[in-house]
Amino acid sequence: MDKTILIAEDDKDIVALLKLFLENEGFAVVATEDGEEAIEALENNEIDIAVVDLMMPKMNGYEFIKKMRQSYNIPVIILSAQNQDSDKIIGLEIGADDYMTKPFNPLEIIARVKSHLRRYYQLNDPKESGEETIQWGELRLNTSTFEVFSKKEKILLTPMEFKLLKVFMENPQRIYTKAQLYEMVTGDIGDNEERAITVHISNLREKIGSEYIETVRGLGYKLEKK
Amino acid sequence: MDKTILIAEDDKDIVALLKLFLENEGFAVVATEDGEEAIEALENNEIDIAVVDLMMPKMNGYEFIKKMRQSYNIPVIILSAQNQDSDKIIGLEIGADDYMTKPFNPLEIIARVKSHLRRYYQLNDPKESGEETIQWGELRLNTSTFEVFSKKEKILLTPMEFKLLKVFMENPQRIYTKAQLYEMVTGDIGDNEERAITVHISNLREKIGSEYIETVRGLGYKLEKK
DNA sequence: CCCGATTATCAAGAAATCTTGACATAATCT
DNA sequence: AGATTATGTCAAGATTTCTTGATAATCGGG
Repeated sequence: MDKTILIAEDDKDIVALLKLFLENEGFAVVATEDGEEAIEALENNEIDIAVVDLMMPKMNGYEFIKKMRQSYNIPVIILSAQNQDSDKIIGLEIGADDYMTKPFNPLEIIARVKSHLRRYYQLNDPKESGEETIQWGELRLNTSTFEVFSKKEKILLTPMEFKLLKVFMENPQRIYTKAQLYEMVTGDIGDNEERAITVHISNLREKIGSEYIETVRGLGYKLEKK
Repeated sequence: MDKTILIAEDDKDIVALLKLFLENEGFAVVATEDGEEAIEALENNEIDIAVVDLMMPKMNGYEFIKKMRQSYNIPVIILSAQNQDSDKIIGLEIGADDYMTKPFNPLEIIARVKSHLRRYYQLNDPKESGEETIQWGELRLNTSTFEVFSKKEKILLTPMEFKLLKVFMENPQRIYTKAQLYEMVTGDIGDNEERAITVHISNLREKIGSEYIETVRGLGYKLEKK
């Protein structure tokens, strides 16, 4: 990964724990004990992401994030004691990206650190992240955000249109009968609601362009290579 | 994989091609040249899946599938020449599971064979298949079929409820503010439609049980370990 | 080339979903 | 404990989506 993580935490046990796990994952770790130190560390190192305890001497996490945000835009993960009054934890509104309560599972911290780094640096690894996008021609369908793009432009689909397109894009060139499509999309076994499918296909074509969905007369529809 | 594939195809080149690729993937292959041979092969071997050409001497693929279906329920993938009259291809209605036109990409055949075997034998490998299911406690969410199960029972969610639950299950224990949730779920930046979120959360809890979504007063909601 | 059948499109009705408002309930602070 | 604020729940209204019906367009066969 080759990234540097700033830890701001006054509990030395926790720092040791985090350091152990994070370095084991190949991250470089810069550890600081309060907000002032952390700001310094930010200025003197190439920090990629910060893990910050809210309760620290001198400058607490809240103030640190506020100050930090004036110059930096890296992801911040907040650590907080479990029973800390939650109304004091306005970190999320302030510009933190994630939030964990102590005690925490170190493996989970690592997962989240990676997740935020991926998101922030666009190093998306579709295998690991939940983000899965399917591509076909100019079409791009994101199963995580339920968004569909055609040539950079976002296309607004109804749930049924989305599901239909997803079915097609998962098996391009495969022919589906209207009955199959109806069942895959609604879960019900359609008697003669196949008629509805033709309408959805029509509307879908209207939105994504007519060059994708090909009708196979007497059989059904398929997504065809353009 | 350790599965046996029956090929019914009179074109020897295609058989050779399929055999090469499939055996290379560790499948056992039983090759036959017409429908009658194929039926015999079915009776004398432990066949797990069949790849059948529609146009064969003696007994064609159509008849073969019909006859086979009287005794067997294995997945069937149909092969068909590109320009064959499509109205003759009623295989899908008859009980075939997939359909490919020649010429085809051998790799695609393999992918589909695997896919059907997985589906049929429930050997789901989430890493390889597009099927991704997220689990948390007794909850299981399938992003491919848009289904949610709780303890084997299927739960019917509205699109919004589904999206909400998906967000939570992708980052359990992470706290989301109502504004964040609203934005993630609708795409819009909600001004004060945060009120709607509380209703959706309420309905969601009603459906999946109240033990999962925990409210963090002043902050938002999170999915909690039970 | 015309006829029959399948599919496409348009518009309206039906159904489901989302949002809003009102009030009940629960948690936090003084 | 009582007041205050935030959240939960219920029901109705608004919106969106899905289905159905009618008609036009298209494809394939004789």
